[in-house]
Amino acid sequence: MIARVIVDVPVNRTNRPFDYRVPEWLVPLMKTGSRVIVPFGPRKLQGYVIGLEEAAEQGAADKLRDVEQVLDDQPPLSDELIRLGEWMSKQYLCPWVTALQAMIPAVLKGKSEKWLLASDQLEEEMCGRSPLLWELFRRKQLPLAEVEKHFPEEAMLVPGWISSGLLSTGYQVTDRVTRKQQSFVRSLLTREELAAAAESLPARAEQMRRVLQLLIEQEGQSFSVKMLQEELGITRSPLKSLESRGWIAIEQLEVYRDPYAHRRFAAAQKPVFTDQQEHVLEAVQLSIKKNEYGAFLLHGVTGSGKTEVYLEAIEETLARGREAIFLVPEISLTPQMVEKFKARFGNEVAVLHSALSQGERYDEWRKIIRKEVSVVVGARSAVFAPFQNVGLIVIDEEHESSYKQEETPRYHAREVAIWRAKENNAVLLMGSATPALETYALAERGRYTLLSMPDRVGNRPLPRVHVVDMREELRSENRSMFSRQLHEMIGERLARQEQMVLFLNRRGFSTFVMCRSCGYTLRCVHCDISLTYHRTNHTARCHYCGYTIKQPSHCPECQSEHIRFFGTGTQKVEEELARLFPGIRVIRMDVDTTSRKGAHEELLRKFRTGQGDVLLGTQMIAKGLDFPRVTLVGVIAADTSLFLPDFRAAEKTFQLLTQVGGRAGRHELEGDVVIQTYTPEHYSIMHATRHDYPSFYREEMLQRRRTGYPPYFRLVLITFSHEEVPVVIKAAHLVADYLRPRLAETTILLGPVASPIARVKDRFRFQIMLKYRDESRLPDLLAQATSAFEEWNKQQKVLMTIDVDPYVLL
DNA sequence: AGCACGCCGACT
DNA sequence: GTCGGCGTGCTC
Repeated sequence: MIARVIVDVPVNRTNRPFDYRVPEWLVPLMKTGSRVIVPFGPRKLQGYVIGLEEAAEQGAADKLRDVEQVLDDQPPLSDELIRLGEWMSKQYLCPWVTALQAMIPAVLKGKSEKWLLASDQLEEEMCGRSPLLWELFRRKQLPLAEVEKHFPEEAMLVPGWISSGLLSTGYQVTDRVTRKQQSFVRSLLTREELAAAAESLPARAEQMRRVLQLLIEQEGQSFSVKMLQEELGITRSPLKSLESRGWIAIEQLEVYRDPYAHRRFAAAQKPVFTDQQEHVLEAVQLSIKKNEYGAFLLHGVTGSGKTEVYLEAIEETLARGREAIFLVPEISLTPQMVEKFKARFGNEVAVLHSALSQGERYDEWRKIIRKEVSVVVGARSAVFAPFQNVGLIVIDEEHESSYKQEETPRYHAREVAIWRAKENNAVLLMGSATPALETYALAERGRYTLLSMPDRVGNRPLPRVHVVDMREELRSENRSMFSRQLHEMIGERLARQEQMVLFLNRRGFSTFVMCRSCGYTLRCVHCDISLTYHRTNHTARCHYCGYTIKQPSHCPECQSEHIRFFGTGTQKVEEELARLFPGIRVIRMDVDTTSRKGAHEELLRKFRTGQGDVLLGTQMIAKGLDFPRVTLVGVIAADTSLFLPDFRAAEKTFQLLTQVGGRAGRHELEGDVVIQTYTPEHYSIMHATRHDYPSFYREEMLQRRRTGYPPYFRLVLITFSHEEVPVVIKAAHLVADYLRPRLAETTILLGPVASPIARVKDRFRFQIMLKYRDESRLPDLLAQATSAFEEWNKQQKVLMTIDVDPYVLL
C-alpha cells in the first residue's frame, strides 16, 4: 500500500504529493484524509494523506520511505475537502497544505521539532561549562529550540558536539490535541438495590443517602461529580465511600468544552410567514427537493424577515436527512443569533466563531465530524464544516468583507460555498439588504436566481431619513459636531425615554496627533502611516505593527506645546453629549471599551435592559442588532469613508448607511434616521436615504465600467516587500516583465508602483495590479511566475504575495 | 522551509 | 592544510 501525502512545507517546490510505503502494521489504521508523520529528507514532518494507491508514482518507486505514524482514527479530511484544497491551491495560488490546514482546527496542526539526546561522554565536556544544562540533558532529551533560547552560548557548540558524536539528534512531531475529561458517577445497582442500599446505611450517613436518593429519582441521567457536589452541597468523601462499597463507579469521561453547555434554550415556535416570505421559501424549497445545485440571492430590505426564511430552509434540509451550513459575518455572530438557532434546532447545532478557545473550537468541530450535529453556525471558516452530505449553505450578509480571508489561503467563503454546493448538489442561499455589486451583477445575468423581499414584516414603514448638510450648519455658525436637527431629536428622545444609536464612521477618520503650530504629525517609525491617539493611557499607537509611544507634551519638531490629537473619536462625541445633555447615559462601544473578552456582549446587554439612553459606537454597532426601543439613529459624519483610495468606497458607504438606517423603528415605534454629511448630493448618500438599492447599483455600475473595476474586470494584486527599496523595485519589475508578454491582450497590467502604504514593519512595499476579463489560464500563468521567481525571491529575501480578487488594496 | 553538500577565503 | 562562509539543490 502506498500513501500519497501532502507534507507540511508550505512552499511551491513541495506543493505536490509525495509517496510513502505504508508498513504492514499501519495498514489497518491508514485512511485517506488522515494526518500522518513522515520522514522528509533528514526531518520528520506532519502530512495529510490525500490518497491510497497500489503502486507508487513513476520515478518515485525506488526512493520510497515508510510512513512513520497515523495520527487519527477518524480522518479529519473527507475526499471532498481534499479536492477542495486542490482547487483552492490552484485558484488562490496557495500551497495545498495551507488550504488543508485552513479547514481543520488549529490544534490539529502538529509542530515538528529537532531534539537533542546526550551521550555519557558529554558530561566531561559540559560539566565544567554549564552544570545546569548537563543536569537537564541527563534527565531527558531536549528540544533544540529550548537550548537555543535558554543557553545561547552552549547552543553555539551544539553542532560540534553532534559531529563528534557527543549528542545525537532526532525529530519529533508533537500533536497539540487535548481533550477535557470530567469525573462522572455511574450507578452499579438497579433501582431496587439502590433503595435497599440506602436503607442499610447507618443513620448518620446522611450525605451518602442523599446521593443514592438522587440516583433513584433521576434514573438514567448522567451526573458529573462536580455537579453532584454543587447540587447536594457535599464533598467528595461520601462519593468515595459509595464507590468503595461497590455501589457506584466514578469514571473519567471525555466532555466537550461547550461555552453554551449549561444554558437552556426555550424552544422556538414558527412564525407566520408573510406572502413574500412564502414566495421566496417556495422557490428555495423546490430547489432543495430537487437535489440539484441551485444558487439564490435573496435581496431583502432590513427587517424583511430574512432570518426566518433561512431557518425554514434549514429545517427543510434537515427533514430530508441532509446537513446545513449557516455563515454569518464574525461581527454579527452574537449570543442572540446563537440563541435563535439553539432554540430552533436544539442540540443539532454546532457553533464556530473566533471567540472560542482553540480547545472549544476543536470540540465543536468534533461534534460535526462525529455526526452529532447537522447544522453549523459560524463565521468564514465554517464553510469547511466536515459534513458528508451538505444540502444547504446559507450566507447571511453576503456582501460583508469579512468573508474574504486576508492571509494565505486568501479565499472568499462565497466562492468556496459555490464550489461545495455544486459538488454536493446542494442549494446556496445568499442574503443581504445591500448585496455586493459582483453578486447582484451575476444574479442579473442569471447565474443566481434573484429573489426579493422589498417590504418589512408587518408592513412597518422604513424609517424616515433626514439628510443634514453640515456645510449649512457651518454657515449658520454651528461648529458643534451635532447639527441643530440631530441635537433637537436627541433631546426629544431623552424626554420620551426612548433609546437611540449614534454611529461614528471612523474608517479612515483616524484620531491622529498633529502640532497646530508647525503641522507636524506623529508617524510610525516602521510603517508609513500616522499613529492613532488612545486616550485611555495617553499613547499614540500604530495600527499595523503595534508601535506605541507616549503622547508628547511638546512638538518634537518645533517644541510648541500645541500638539494634540485631531479627528472625532467616540470619546470626544461622548464628552460632547455629556456637556450638551447633562445626565445622559451613554454606552460607548469601540476598540477601547470592547477589547476585554465578553465586554462586547455585556455592553449590549446593558443597552438592551435600558441602562443607557445612547449606544455610541463605530462599525461594530451597524450590524444585525435589534433593539425594540430604538427610535433614532444618527450618523455623525457619513462621508468619512467616501473618499478613501478604494474603489469600493461608495459601495461601502452605501451599505453602511443602509444597514445603520435599518436599526431604527423595527418594532412598534416608528423611527427616524439622521445622516450628517458634507456631500449630501453624492449618489451613495442620496440612494441610501431612499432605501433604493437598484438605483445605487445602476449608478455604481456605471462608475465601475468607466474605471475598469469589478464586476467588469477581475483583479489580482501582487505585492512585494523587502527592507531595501532598490531590491523591492527590482523584484516587482522582474515579475512584471515576465508577465507582460504572456498576458492576454485584454488583460491590463498596472504598475509596478509603490503600495499606498509604502512601508510596513520596516519593509518597503511595491505592487502590481492585474485587471482581466476572461483569462481562464491566468492562475496557471501566475503559478508559473511564482515558481520562476521563487528561488530569486528566496535568495534576495523578497516576500511576494498574490491576492486573487483582493478586498484590501493597501 | 530546512538541511546537507560543496566550493572558496582567513586562520592554526 | 582546515574551519566555516553561504550559494545550490533536494526532500517520496
